[in-house]
Amino acid sequence: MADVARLAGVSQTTVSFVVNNIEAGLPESTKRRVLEACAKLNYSPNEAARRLASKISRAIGLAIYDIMALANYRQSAGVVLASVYQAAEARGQRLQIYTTHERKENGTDVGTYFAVPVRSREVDGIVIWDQYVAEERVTAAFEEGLPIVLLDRRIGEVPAVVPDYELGFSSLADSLLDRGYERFCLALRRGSCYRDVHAKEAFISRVTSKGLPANCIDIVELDIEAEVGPTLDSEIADRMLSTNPQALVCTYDTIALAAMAAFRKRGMRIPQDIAVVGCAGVPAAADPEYDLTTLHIRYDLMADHAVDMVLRMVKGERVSGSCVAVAPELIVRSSA
Amino acid sequence: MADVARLAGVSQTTVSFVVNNIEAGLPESTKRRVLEACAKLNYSPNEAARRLASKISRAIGLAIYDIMALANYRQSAGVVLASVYQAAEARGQRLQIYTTHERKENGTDVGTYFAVPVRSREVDGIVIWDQYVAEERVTAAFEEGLPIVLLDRRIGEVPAVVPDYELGFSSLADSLLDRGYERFCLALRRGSCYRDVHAKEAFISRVTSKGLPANCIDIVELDIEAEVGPTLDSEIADRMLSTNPQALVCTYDTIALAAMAAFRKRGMRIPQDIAVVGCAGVPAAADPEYDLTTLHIRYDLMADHAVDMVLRMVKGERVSGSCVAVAPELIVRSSA
DNA sequence: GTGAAAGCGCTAACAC
DNA sequence: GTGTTAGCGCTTTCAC
Repeated sequence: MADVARLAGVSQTTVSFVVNNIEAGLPESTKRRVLEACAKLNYSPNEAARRLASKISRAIGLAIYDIMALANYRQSAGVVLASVYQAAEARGQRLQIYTTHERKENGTDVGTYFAVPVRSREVDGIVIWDQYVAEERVTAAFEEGLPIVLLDRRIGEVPAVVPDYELGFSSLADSLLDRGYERFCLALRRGSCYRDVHAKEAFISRVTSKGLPANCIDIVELDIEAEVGPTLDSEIADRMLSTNPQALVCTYDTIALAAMAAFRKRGMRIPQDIAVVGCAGVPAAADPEYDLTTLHIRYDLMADHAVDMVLRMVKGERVSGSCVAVAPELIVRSSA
Repeated sequence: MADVARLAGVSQTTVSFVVNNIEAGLPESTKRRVLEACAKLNYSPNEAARRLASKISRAIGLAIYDIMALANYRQSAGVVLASVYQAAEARGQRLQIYTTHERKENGTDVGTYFAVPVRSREVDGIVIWDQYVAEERVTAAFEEGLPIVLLDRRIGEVPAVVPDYELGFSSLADSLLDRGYERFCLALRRGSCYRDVHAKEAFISRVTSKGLPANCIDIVELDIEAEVGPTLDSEIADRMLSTNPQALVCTYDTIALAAMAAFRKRGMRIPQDIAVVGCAGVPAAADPEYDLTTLHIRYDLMADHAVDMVLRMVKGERVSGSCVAVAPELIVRSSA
């Protein structure tokens, strides 16, 4: 930088102003001279130094549970990462990736505990997309004052961006009812996952409010750790078909895709013998072999909100308790 | 840090030694006192400061052409990113993502030109996975002395890690010949892409060396910009089938998957009517609806090599001209 | 409009 | 074994 200043015949301060595009009323001629000197010397400001001096890093982190989920096309990891990257880049932020999955090595946790990089100012803040990380960890980090935002999950007062499942599953119910479906199987995860709880509630209340009996919806709770793989146990498929439903509504695309494959193996046609609907909008849902009707979670819009919130927290704004709900989009394809 | 030193009753130097795990023969008791003080004060060393002082960032970059490819399950982007992440983490490096795709905004290139972050020491080095970035850019960065390694591509003397296509397509030919296939269609991209050139050469020479006539291989060159989408033009399918081949060998999984769908739409059975083989090992290939036999590119092993090479370059080792070729693995599934 | 100078919070060479 | 000290390369306040 000193070299640039010397070559341009100005002080370091001036170079700094020009490089950082700071409005100090510098005449165009000075700016040009500095820029030319930069180009001639192939100068790029040292990022560590500017971070140290300015106390911000212009980088944010994305904490995801398991990086290998990126290679799983039945999960949304790739979509989430790409969306957050684009949101970050659009706001001039670098993106750094962290894994929250805990790993132990001779006793001590070597996993990248997501609070560390933001505490050490490696990133200014972090977006957390992880269904499994313990609530206390997140709460503790938030109470420490670290800029963190949850994606697709809600924990206490921690700022969050979630899909509007009420709206989504209500309109899904409307759409199915409009098209004459009257007997449903609702497949969801056992437990009290955010999505399953809200989806179930919304779907049932909309269907019954339209005058159909509550028993027209058969609930199947699946004991799946994470998202199911490419196949579904035969007895689960039996269970789904036991009340002879006209449509299978799943809270996850992965379940829907696995069910489609299981049904087809039995010679059933989709949607003639049974319609299938999923939720997420994973890449595989759009595959012509599946062509799954799904409630598409708008991770692109969610990422924009999440990054904005992080940046606002970095600036010191109070965002405690704020939660943005983004409407999912019903994508009707040939499976229902 | 000064607070920690005060609380532990030592100097900053000692704290630095302990925090960075430097062997200075410190007694256990001192280490413990320092660690306790760190814990009590919830201290994480400022990353910008240590990067500035130590002149290394302990972070590497991954430059990929198009981040949205991550959401495309017929491309390997997710696998590549996950593999490089794991390789980086295993070596104690942070991973930062960059997009090389050029974007213009009111005249000037706002894309993250991959040389900048390493020149500004934001990362120590960078792995480039991009089939499209101009050779001059890469060469220029390399000659500037920046630690860069190419993945899946070769440009002059720039260090690279590539799949061993000769080995892979030779063994693929062996496998098909062993199983009685004698008439092939080889589908590849027009032009002189690294993979296509090497695959074609290796496949043909192995097949003819086994005594079959050269005309038993019908070559179809596809004009596809990037990787093809989920469908294939009807006339292309016609062309592939025109010499009545027993097996279609594709240099990309995406082509193979699209061909399978096109063939099935015509009522053909796979592999009875025509066998199909791909190359890459994209997530969709393993889908039960496709179950594609493929030459699996070992991005996991390649990433290990690539990160190692970058780190060696960072340390100042001369690696000019070095290129690691990693053997692909033939995964035989039901499509061939 | 431009410059001088004081840090930012560490690391590492050198003393002791 | 532990401490002192001189930077690392910028940003930013305050003078001029």
